[in-house]
Amino acid sequence: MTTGTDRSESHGGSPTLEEVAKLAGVSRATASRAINGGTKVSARAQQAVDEAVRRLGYTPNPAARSLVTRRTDSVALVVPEPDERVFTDPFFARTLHVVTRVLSERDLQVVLLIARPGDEEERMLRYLRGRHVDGTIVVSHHRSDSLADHLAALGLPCAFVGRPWSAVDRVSYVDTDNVAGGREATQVLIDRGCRRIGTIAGPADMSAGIDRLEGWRAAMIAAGLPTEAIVHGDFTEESGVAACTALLAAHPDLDGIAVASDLMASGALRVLAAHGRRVPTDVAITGYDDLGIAEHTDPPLTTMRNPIAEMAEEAARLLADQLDGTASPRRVIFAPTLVRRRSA
Amino acid sequence: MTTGTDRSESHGGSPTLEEVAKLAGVSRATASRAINGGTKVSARAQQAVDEAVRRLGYTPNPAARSLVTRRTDSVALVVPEPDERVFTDPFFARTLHVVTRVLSERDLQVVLLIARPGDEEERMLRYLRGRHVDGTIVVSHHRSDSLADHLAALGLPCAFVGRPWSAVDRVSYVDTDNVAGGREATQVLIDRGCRRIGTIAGPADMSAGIDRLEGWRAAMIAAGLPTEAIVHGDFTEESGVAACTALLAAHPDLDGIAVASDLMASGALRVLAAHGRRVPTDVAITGYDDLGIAEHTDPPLTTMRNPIAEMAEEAARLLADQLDGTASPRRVIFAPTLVRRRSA
DNA sequence: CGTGAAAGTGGGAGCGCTCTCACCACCACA
DNA sequence: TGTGGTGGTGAGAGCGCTCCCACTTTCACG
Repeated sequence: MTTGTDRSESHGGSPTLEEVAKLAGVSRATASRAINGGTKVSARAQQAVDEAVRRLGYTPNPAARSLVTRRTDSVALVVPEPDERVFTDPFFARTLHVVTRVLSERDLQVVLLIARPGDEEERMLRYLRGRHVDGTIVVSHHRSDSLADHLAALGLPCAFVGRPWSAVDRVSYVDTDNVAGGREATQVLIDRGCRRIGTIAGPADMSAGIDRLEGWRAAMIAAGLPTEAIVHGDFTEESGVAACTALLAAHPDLDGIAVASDLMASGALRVLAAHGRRVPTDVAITGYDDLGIAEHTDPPLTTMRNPIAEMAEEAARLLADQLDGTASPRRVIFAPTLVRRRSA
Repeated sequence: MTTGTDRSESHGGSPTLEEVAKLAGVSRATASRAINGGTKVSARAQQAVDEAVRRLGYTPNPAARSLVTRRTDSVALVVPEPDERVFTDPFFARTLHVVTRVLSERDLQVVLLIARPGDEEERMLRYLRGRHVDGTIVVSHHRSDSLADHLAALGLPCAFVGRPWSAVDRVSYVDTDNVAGGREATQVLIDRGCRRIGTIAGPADMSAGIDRLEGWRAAMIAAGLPTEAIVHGDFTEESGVAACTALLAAHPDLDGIAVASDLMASGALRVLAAHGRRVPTDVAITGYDDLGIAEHTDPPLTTMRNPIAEMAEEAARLLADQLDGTASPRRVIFAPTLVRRRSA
């Protein structure tokens, strides 16, 4: 059965605060204060408690603690995307990494919640509603999941990476100026002399997709160029292949394509190569994101860089600030920067 | 004190079981039974409780529940690897996907715990020690993290994917016969007439790495061939590039390489192409894993396929069985199968 | 010497839930 | 008529923790 260890196992489970207090010769309250780094604990008591904790190998029971504090000290990183995408797009890895780093400094545990839109959404909401976490960071939010509304209704603190679809004034978020970015990327193509410019846009149910397309359109209109050649993808490489194929079929005379993500641009490059179009001589290409792949495509992509790390960091901070104290929802907008390489 | 509001918000928080019970006109105990699908509840009581739950939007407080049940209904998927790797190697995505599916059928929440060996290990152990989860599945376990020992000491139910380094008889695990797989892959090279065969082995601190190397060695010795050309990688593509470069430098006359992972083999193929060696004519290559990349390399890889999904599923089941009931630690070994493509 | 504040402490009341146990009503069977 | 189930129920005792509050001691200051 339970092998009798030195002094801990009194009732089969792990040691309780009560036992620590007894061993340290103080009250439960004092032991609690000492353990939680509370003030008003004499050096002697502190030392006795520390020693008792060490001897017993005590770990506070998180359930008991959060029952009274009403905090769980953990937050969810919610990604309403199929796991294939999450594990493919480097954006998520970077974001998770940064968010975890920032939040663990505040002693918050990050729980990754990946929920394929549709079937797994309900389960995720149930989890959030169950108050398993103190707050959430939502990444890659789509129009269809009314996540922002749900979270706002729940009163669960949250921060979005990318402008939410609803409850815009009730939740915190970070975003980049995707309209400006889309415009700037397109302008690069215009400036180098392209005149028949298409775009492979992002999904029409994500703000980043819509905004970048809007930027493209603005630049095109300002230059007096036609804005017909539009195909939507879903930010994946495969969708870039499909979109580029469709684009070339419908508009064989294109001499430039503004693509809304590097991954899609990489797919587009493969299609162009297969069609024997030289990049950038025959067709110039711009990507978007600059997350690593952009340097390794052939040719390397001229692209817009988003300050992903800074954004994730800021989102984490926005959330953390809401958790301790009652900071009201805020928004922070970052600017993308142009990175010139060889594709345009 | 408690303001008698209409029916929901009585004290600012979410509704409690007490309130549900009152609204349903039953006792707290009956309400609890009804909610937890307990037996011995009359149809009338059940219906009244259901209705009250619906009206109040009641969700049980998980902290209160696990304080008494001593269960958290969640398990950790522990990956002692830097997040770069986790988000790069499709193996993890597949495993996470399957594990989540199987365990969510048993109403268990999966928490992904990625801990870079060394600096983040302690934090992870603290989490596990804190009994935040009922059990763990450990994937990609290295010799240095004495995870198996720690978990066994904690008495935390666990299942390893890949044979653990210690406590082999105290924890459940699934594994494949990597020795046989390594042997079979090497035999393919031998059978096609290769005589100067090297290997790019996996890390020497992972059982899969060691076992596959042992299989290679066994096949080579059985065929009376020399076993000098060995370089270790860490299963990543970059390490494959480095290893292959080193291998070619030391043994320029190689006509076959058994590589311990497809990702590394993909790197090796790039190096060979850069050196102008044709595959398989000049140098034949075998990979290992068959996780998707193998089909898309040039040429496609002849490789050993591990039944990843089945393994993950079995691991999840092994864990689940330990959680309910007291199934003792078991082990399940799967067999890899040869997949012939063009690289050998 | 009185007096107030500050520092340190312990008692005790919960947090919201589950689960044991005693109990009641009802029926079947002897 | 008793006697033993059996389905259904509620009172109440915690689970292990935090935190409020009342208390004691110490010490500086008038």
